[in-house]
Amino acid sequence: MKVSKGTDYALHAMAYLVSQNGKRDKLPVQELAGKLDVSSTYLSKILARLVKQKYIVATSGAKGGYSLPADWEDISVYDIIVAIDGELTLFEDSFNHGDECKIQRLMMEVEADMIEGFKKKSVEELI
Amino acid sequence: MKVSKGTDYALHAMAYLVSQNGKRDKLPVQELAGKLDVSSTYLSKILARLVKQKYIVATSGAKGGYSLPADWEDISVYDIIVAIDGELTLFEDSFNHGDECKIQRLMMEVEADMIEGFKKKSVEELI
DNA sequence: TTATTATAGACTCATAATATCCATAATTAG
DNA sequence: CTAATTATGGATATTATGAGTCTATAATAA
Ligand code: SF4
Ligand code: SF4
Repeated sequence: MKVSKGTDYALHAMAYLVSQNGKRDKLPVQELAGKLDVSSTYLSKILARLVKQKYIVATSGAKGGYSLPADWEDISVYDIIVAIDGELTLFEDSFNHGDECKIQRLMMEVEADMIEGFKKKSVEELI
Repeated sequence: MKVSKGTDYALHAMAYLVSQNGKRDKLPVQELAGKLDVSSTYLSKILARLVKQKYIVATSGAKGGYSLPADWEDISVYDIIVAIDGELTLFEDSFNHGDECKIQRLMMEVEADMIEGFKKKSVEELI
């Protein structure tokens, strides 16, 4: 029951981007990977998913790199987690014996609270 | 970010034990495995862990099987999860850059809420 | 045109969850 | 006592997935 390393990296990368916001315009993956102590090719893969969801902006070419989009303050920790790990669910119901099942409902409740918790956290709070 | 199948089985087994409490005294693993549609040898392994934590009672020999302990009403869903999956943590911090780290604190908060959520759920509520 | 940067796909590797098998111990019925 | 039934423990196999690498390609600035 863990957040994946990929999400871990993504959150840290976001945190760093946020921390540098205003000071620097674009950060190449090399620099980010250096900060996070992870291979740059791997981090590329992770960040590509954030780009696809528009949570960061990528610029190819010399002097390019990653930066935050205009609406970055709206991005939540939940958004990042889902972008990397996919929709988060605590419980995979193999059968679904109907709506009234207590086990299912119980898990859903805790799950919903967790999702709420992550949604309430903006990436702005990461630094 | 999922509860393991093992925990899933354990919760369902507990639910069944609770539902049969009073009516039947001991349920052999064969019967439980049949109900859950899982191999009995595998379920044995799972239940053995619950036995070790005293969340269920095992009786060897003919007419034996699994039953609930005297204090079964105190058992929480959290207890079961931990017994099978181990202590649950959302976040593995590879570095721990100090107490003031926001990322860490944020994850811990959501994690603590989740744990609270599971602790509040008694296995009694499973049926 | 060249250097620099991101993207995409195929691929490998490591690890843990899942599951099976079998031998052994405990208990009861007869 | 013996045979049948039940749980336990260890070894092992299988599978799935996360984690990570490599390489070719596209885009962009200088
Ligand atoms: S008993 Fe409930 S949780 Fe379990 S498989 Fe059926 S519907 Fe799902
Ligand atoms: S930045 Fe915070 S969460 Fe990340 S490794 Fe350091 S202490 Fe842990």
